[in-house]
This record gives sequence, structure tokens and C-alpha cells, in this order.
Amino acid sequence: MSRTDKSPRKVVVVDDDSGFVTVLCKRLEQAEWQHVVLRSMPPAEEIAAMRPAAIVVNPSLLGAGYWELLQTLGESLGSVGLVVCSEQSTVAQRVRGLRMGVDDWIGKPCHPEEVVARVEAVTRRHRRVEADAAADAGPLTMGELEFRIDRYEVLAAGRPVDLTKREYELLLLLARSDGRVLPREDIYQRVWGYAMARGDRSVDVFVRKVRHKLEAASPGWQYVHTHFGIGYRFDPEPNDASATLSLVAPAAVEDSAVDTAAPLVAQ
Amino acid sequence: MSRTDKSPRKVVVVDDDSGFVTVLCKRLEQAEWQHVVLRSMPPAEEIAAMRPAAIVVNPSLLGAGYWELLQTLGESLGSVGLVVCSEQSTVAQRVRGLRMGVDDWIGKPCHPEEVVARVEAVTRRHRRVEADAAADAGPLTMGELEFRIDRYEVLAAGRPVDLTKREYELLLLLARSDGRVLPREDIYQRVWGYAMARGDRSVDVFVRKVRHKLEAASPGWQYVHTHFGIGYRFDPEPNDASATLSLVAPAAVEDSAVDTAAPLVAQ
DNA sequence: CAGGTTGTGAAAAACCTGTGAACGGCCGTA
DNA sequence: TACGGCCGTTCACAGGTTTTTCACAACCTG
Repeated sequence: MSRTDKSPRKVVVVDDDSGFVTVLCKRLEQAEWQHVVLRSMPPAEEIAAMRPAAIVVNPSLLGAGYWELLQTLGESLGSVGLVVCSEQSTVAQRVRGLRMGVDDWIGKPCHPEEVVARVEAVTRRHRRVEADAAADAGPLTMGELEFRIDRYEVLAAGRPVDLTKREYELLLLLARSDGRVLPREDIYQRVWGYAMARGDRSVDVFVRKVRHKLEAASPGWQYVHTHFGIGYRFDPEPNDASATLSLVAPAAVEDSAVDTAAPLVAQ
Repeated sequence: MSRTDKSPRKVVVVDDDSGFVTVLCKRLEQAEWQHVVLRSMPPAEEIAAMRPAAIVVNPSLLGAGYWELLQTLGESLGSVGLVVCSEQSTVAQRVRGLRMGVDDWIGKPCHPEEVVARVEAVTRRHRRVEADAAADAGPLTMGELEFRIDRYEVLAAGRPVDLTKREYELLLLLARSDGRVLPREDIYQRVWGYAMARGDRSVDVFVRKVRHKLEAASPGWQYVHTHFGIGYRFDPEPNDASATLSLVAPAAVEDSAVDTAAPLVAQ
């Protein structure tokens, strides 16, 4: 599958290793990638606003909130490829990063050509429609909720909802998934950063806590929906009479149409 | 009846380095991956038939047709993740491989945990791309049915059909098989994830449930057809009016036979 | 018509999720 | 150092839902 040239490929490089950056940029130009170089880490939304196909980031610039930032990046970027290029790293760090949403992790020293190739591998087959991505610039609002991502806070009808960090991360992950059903394992993997053990109920418990707080802060709305045997889905729904009825109606399927020729069903 | 199979994730490992394979398998088990180990490279179709989420391959087993094979793999596998795990490699080899469709290239020695994490990263990305593609391409519709894959949901004439996970998977499998007859054993294997025991009637029972729900949600259509002695086939067919009416008012059959041209599509 | 196959309904078994509460680690304060 | 509050984890149980299993009826095919 050949590239569509009409949509210019763009990559954001976040690194302050100027030697590396210089060489990498040269290669990127040869490979016809637009590139933006940042010497320090801006908020994730700012990067998202540039709509790159991928990001190459040196985690040493992420400072204290290292993992949180990686995670935020992974979540908020959606289909944007996330490549980490670090000075040195342990297996454990790489594993954790990969589990939290990093698409590829390269250790320096590395050949810039390989970085380009890995960026391309990560972005291959991505042809995201520009239109629907345009939404995430401002503060994200859904139902009565408003997410202030830069402040780690959620407002319900204007009042702050008091969420712990995990609760916030869980809710944000769900909310950003645009109505998709997220399997428990995926949720765990992305919020906790490592694989979920069999029988772990943490996700359920946190969903309960989040639901409880949301119900208190924004009564009359249902946000988190359960998909039996799979996981959860975020979708703000005002609950009123009609919603109640729709829960009853499907049960009535027992119905008449099936009575075709069943006279013998004694009992 | 050990019901251990919770996650249908499967990975095929093609390598003859038994030490490595042993350790890797242990990790895969911990991470709850089904895995198949092959000591030599079978034809690509054979691998595709196993429907893994990813393949880990040691390119030294590819023999002469090295690159061709990698390419063939990359192409024929479609959405299957392709991870190369090689003894040693040059930058040029890795770059070439990545450009040809390899999703990640790991050099030995490597920590098996990292291999697992990379496999997971690759499959996660693939799933994400697929979900995006599904969302972009619009939902799959057949007859009155509309499949919303990212929501694990089926709509009949616009209204959601309340299917359980298995029911949904069964229906989706049938619907995707594009009119082919699927033997019971195949259906079972692909939906349940392991071989069907002799005399097991689960598939029949679920076909019945699905039929019942579809009949309630989309009357006037037949979707699942029985092939005696073999299995089932999906094919949306509007019932003609005579059949429908004969259940209710047999006397009117003669008159209504003319209606066959425009059966119940509207609305 | 015989013999295996499939449809059907219902009951039993297995499984999942919601829920409340207890436990232990962590941290800031007294 | 002791104390108390906050958080995340774990557990057990209740209440539902789903899946499996069974027995029998209806059906197809040769």
C-alpha cells in the first residue's frame, strides 16, 4: 500500500539532544516527513492540536510526572503513534511504557534511519480522517461533565467532582474512547500500566466509585455503562422515563409471533 | 470442561531456539496468551488459518527467501501483527524489515517480558487501527441489520438487538462469512476458541437464540439458514408475504401472494 | 420407515457484576 | 513516634445474567 501524498505526514519530536535531533531531522526530510522539534514537553493537548501522525519523545524531558505523562499522551493521542527514544532504560521501564500505550521504545544510541523506519511502521495503515479529530482542542465536555485536563479535574454542572487520581484516569480514559466498549483488561492495562491478573476486580471497584461520585454530582445522568462479560462504555445519557421503559421493553420479547404451531406445549 | 479460555488472544511463535522459546512460552502463559510454537516456517496461509493476533518469527528460519517471505507474511496476514525476533541484525536489515511490513523488530538477547509487551503493543495498535477503520468505513449492514463493531452491538432497523457476547460473536462470525456455509465445528472453534466436543449442541442452541432475537427485532427476514448435516449459513432474505401471513391468517394467503414485490422493507 | 440431525423449552450450573466492608500502606500532623 | 485520614486493594456475598445441559419433539435423507 503506497502512501497518499495528499495528506502530509507530520511527526513531532520532543528531545533536547541537539546532535541527535539534527541528524534525525535530516533523515526525516529525506523521507518526506514534516517535523516539529520541541525542546521541552508541552501539554498533551498542544501536541494533539498539531495533528501529527506520530510523536517521538525522549522521556527524560517528562520530568517527575513521567508515567502519567506517557499515559496521558497515549490516551489523548488516540491513533497517533507514540515512540519513545530514551537514553538508557531498563526492561521494566520499557515494558511498563509499552503496556501503558507507547507503541515503540528505542534506546539510544540508535541510527536515525531506524527511528524513521519505526515511526513509519507505527503509523503504517493510519489514515485518520481529519474531520473528527478537530474536536479535542478546547476543554472536553460530555453530558454535564467538563474535563479540565491540564488541571486533573472534572466539573459536573460547574461544580468540581472530587476524584482521586486513579478515578480521574479511569474516567478520562473511558470518556476519551468515544463511545467504544473498553474491555476490562484494556482498561487495566492502560490505567494501571501492567497486565491485569485473572480475577482482579479493581476496575469494577473503581467504576463503582466513579459512578457513585458522578451520581452525586450529576444526578439524572448515566455515564458509565456495563457490557456484560466484556467491560465498560462511556456515554452520557440523561435518564428519564423513556430510558426506564426501554429497559423493560426488550424483556417482553417472549411474545406472540412465535406461537406458530405449538399446541402441544403443555406446561 | 476446563473453562480456562477467557481471552481468545493467540500468538504464533516461529523459532527453533528452544531455550528462548521455553522461557517465552512461560511468560506468554502468565500473560494469558494462547500460543503455538513452530520450529520451522510453514506456508503463510497455514499460519493465517490459525487466526493469531500476532506472530513472533526468527528470520533465520526463513531460509533463502528471507525478504520475500517477510513481505509475503506482512501482506497475507493483513491485520495480524508481525514481530521479528532475530539473533543479530544490522540497522539496514531492521530498517528494511520494518519498511516491508514488520511491525516490530527485537534483537536477541532480549527479555521475554519485553517480547510479550511488544507483542501486546503491536496488537493493541492493530486493534485500534481496525476500530478506527471500522468507524470511518461506517457500519457493516446486511439486510435490516447494522453491526457496530466498536460497541459490540447490532441494530435491526435502527433498534438495538440485545445480544449476549456469545450470541454477538456467533452472529458476527456468520455475517462476516459472506454467505458461506460454516460447519458447526468451525463455528465452535472460532467462537469458543477450542475444539468442539462430540455431541455438543451449544452451537445449535445459540443459533436458536440468535434467530429468536432477530425474528423479534427484524420480522420478515431470515438471516441464518440451516444446512443439514453440515452447519449454518448467513444470508439475509426477506420472507415473502405469504409465509408471514400464513401464520396469522391462513385464509388470506391467496390474496396476499401478490405482495411479494415489496416486502416490509420500509420503516 | 429407520436412524441420525436439528429445533425447542426449561432447568441446572457456571459465571459476572454490584456492593459493602475490612485491611494495610502512605503521608502529613500532633 | 503515634495518630488519623486518604487511597488503593482485596474479599465475600447477594443478586442477576449467561452458558451448558437435557429430554423430547420435529425433521431430513436415504
